Amino acid sequence: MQHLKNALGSSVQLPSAAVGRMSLYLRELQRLSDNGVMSLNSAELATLIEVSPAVVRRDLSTIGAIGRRGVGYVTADLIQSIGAVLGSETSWTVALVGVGSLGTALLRYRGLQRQGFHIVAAFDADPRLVGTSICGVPIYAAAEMSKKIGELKPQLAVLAVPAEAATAVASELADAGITGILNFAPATLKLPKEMGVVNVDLASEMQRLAFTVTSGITGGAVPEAENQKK
Amino acid sequence: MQHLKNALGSSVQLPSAAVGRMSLYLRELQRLSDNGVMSLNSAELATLIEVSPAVVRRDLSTIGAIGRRGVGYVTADLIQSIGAVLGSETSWTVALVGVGSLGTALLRYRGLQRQGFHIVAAFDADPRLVGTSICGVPIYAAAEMSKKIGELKPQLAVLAVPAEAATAVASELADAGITGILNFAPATLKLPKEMGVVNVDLASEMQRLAFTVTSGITGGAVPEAENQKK
DNA sequence: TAATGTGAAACCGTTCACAGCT
DNA sequence: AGCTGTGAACGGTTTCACATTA
Repeated sequence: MQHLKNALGSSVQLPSAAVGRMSLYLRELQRLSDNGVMSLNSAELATLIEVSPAVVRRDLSTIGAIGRRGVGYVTADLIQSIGAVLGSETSWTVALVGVGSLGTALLRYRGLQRQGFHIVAAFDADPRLVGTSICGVPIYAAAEMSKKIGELKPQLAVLAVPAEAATAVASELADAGITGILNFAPATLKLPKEMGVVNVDLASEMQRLAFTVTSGITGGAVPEAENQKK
Repeated sequence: MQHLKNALGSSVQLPSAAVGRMSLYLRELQRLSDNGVMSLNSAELATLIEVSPAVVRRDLSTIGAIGRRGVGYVTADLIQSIGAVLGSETSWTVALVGVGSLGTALLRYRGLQRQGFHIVAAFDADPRLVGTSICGVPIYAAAEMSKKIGELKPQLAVLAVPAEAATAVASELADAGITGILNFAPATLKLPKEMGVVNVDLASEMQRLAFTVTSGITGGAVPEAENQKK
């Protein structure tokens, strides 16, 4: 559960599960918008991300999105509202640490840019990489990290270093003024509690999949028959 | 919430949030084990993954792990029990589709292998890649996918293709007999409901981080003062 | 004595069902 | 006539608190 201010500035709650769904709504809405879809209703949006219409309505009403009864929601308005909540309006600057295979893949991935996340610098300990650049992002020496971060002032960092190095690098990032870390290293970072952390562990996700498959439970969604009056 | 059989074969429930924690317990326990730690208590394990001791006890007791009152848990036993639940004992075979930057990074990543996931084949549409191999994994033509999967019978697949191709490839994987997909494409797969799917969307995770940072809520964990009697 | 294992309560998110708008 | 917005019921997860056991 997390907080956010609504349009009136009063504080409301957004369930953290809902935050995840917001990204999915936004992704689908952007696609629909590109295809010229001007509006849609909760049932249609629900189908696209495989949740129930009630979840969609609850989510959208929580963030103060305004639909029209009897009609549905205006695509552009939703993109606007959800984008505001997720900070897609802010232009985030990001530092990437660890230019291995994964770091390289992230530097090459255009999807981050598209959502407003701009990687402005990369860091690696390998001297052969230092001085080169990938997709326009310069790679600096690990030793220069604090200094460069002080200069460029990126708000966020992506951590793609080996597990052994993760904790130390994370502390350094925190000291350098980074406010949030997307952590791909299979390690639990020990950080000041005001820092934001999101962990993505590939082996864990694979284990989650294995469990899903073994337990035979079909991630199958969409219960609800949506009420039909009388 | 998902099912699992306990040692006695009776069906019990494992909260899906707990599945995620199991991976983390396992990761930390393996590290401790490598360092010669033979046993630990719930409070210690709790600190390592930043949850409360009560959560640890509840989780472990749910999967039937056995601790000793007044002492704690035996590291090796826990690794065994958790591994059994997550399917780490099974040797999973995996197909990877899409050998772009991300696909390559996944082929190079040793962490999957270490947890029992063996990538046995990779597929890509680019003819320049076909016939080559990465870290010992042969790359086949996309057109051969169904045939090769029929031969090698991998249980799981990792999907690292562009969003536009994702749905079609996923259907083909389902038809070819794959039972679960780890999906990195930013698209909602439309699949038969008996198939397992776990989605990892890098842009979404970044948005989640941005939200965490903006909302000012400090992922800060560990409430609980753990009871002190009287 | 020290830490587990676990009913029971508290909490939180989802689902239901329908009143209220357009 | 149709779909949103939302109070209220529900169900699942976490937390509490303590009896239990080595």
